Amino acid sequence: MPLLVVPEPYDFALSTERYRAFGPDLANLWHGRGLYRAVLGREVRVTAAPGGVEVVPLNVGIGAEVRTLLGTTFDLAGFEQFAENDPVLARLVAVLRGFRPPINPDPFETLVTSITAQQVSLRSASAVRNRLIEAFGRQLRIAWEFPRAERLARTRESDLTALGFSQRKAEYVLRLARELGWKELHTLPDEEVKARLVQIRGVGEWTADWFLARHLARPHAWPAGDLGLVKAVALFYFDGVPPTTKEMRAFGDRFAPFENLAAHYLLTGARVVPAG
DNA sequence: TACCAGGTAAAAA
DNA sequence: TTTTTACATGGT
Repeated sequence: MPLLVVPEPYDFALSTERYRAFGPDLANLWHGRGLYRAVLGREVRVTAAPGGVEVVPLNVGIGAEVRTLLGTTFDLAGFEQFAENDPVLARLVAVLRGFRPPINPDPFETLVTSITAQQVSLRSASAVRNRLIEAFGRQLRIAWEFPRAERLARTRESDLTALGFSQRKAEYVLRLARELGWKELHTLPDEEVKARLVQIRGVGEWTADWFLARHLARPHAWPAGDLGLVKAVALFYFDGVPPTTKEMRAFGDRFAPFENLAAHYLLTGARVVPAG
C-alpha cells in the first residue's frame, strides 16, 4: 500500500476540516473519504491510513510535497507540552489531538485565495474562487489544478469581474500574476517576507501573515488582524468580547514560539469544540 | 430587506 | 497621524 508515514499523533479528517467547513474548494477537494489535489501537475488522492496517510499515486517527489501539504514540519510534540501551561490550549490539544494545519504548497494559490477572502465571508470567497478555478484552471479527474500565474497574466480585468471579483480585486490578482515578485521568498526571515509582500498592491498585513502561516509554515506567524481569530480569542479568553487589533498583536506573544499552531488550534477549536 | 462577512488602499479629517 | 469610505458576492 502506498503509505506515507506521518508523525503520531495525526488525525487526517480533523486536519482537513477547513477544506470542508466553508463549502467545497475545487483545488483542495474532499470527495468520498479523501482529499484530492494537484501535486506536481498530477492529481493525487490522500486518505487516512494507520500510521499516516495513503497517497495515490506516490513517488519520491509527490511524497515530499504531500508531507509539506500535511504540515509535518510543525513541532506538534513541543506544542502539546507547551500547551500544558495554558488551560485553554490544554483543552484544545486534548480535544483536537492529532490536528496538524494543512499547508498550501503553492505561493500563488495562497495569495489569490487570501485576496478572494478579503472582507467577504469565506463562503462567498469560496464561490468566487471556484468560478476562477473552473474558468482558468485545469480539470483533473476529481479536483482542479489551481490557475497558474502565467495563465491569469493573459486575462483582462473584465474576465475576472465577470466571475464576481470586485474591480479592485481583479486588478490585484492580475498585477500579482504579472509581477511574480512573490517568488523566492522562502529563504527570508518572517519580517523580511512581510515587508516584501506588503509592497505588492492588494497584499496587506493580514494576507502576508496568512502567507507566512499557511504557505511557509512559519512557527511564529500570527494573523492578529484576522476576524475569525479575533472571534476565537474572544470566545476562549475574553468572555466573547473581541480584543482590539493592538491587543490581538500583544496576545500572540504568549504563544511564542508556537503562534501559528496556537492560531490554528483556536480557529479550528472555535468551529468544532463545543463551547464551555 | 437589510446587514455582515477570516481587508485594502486611498481620501478625508 | 488617525478615521472614513468604496468595494461585490453569498448567507441569513
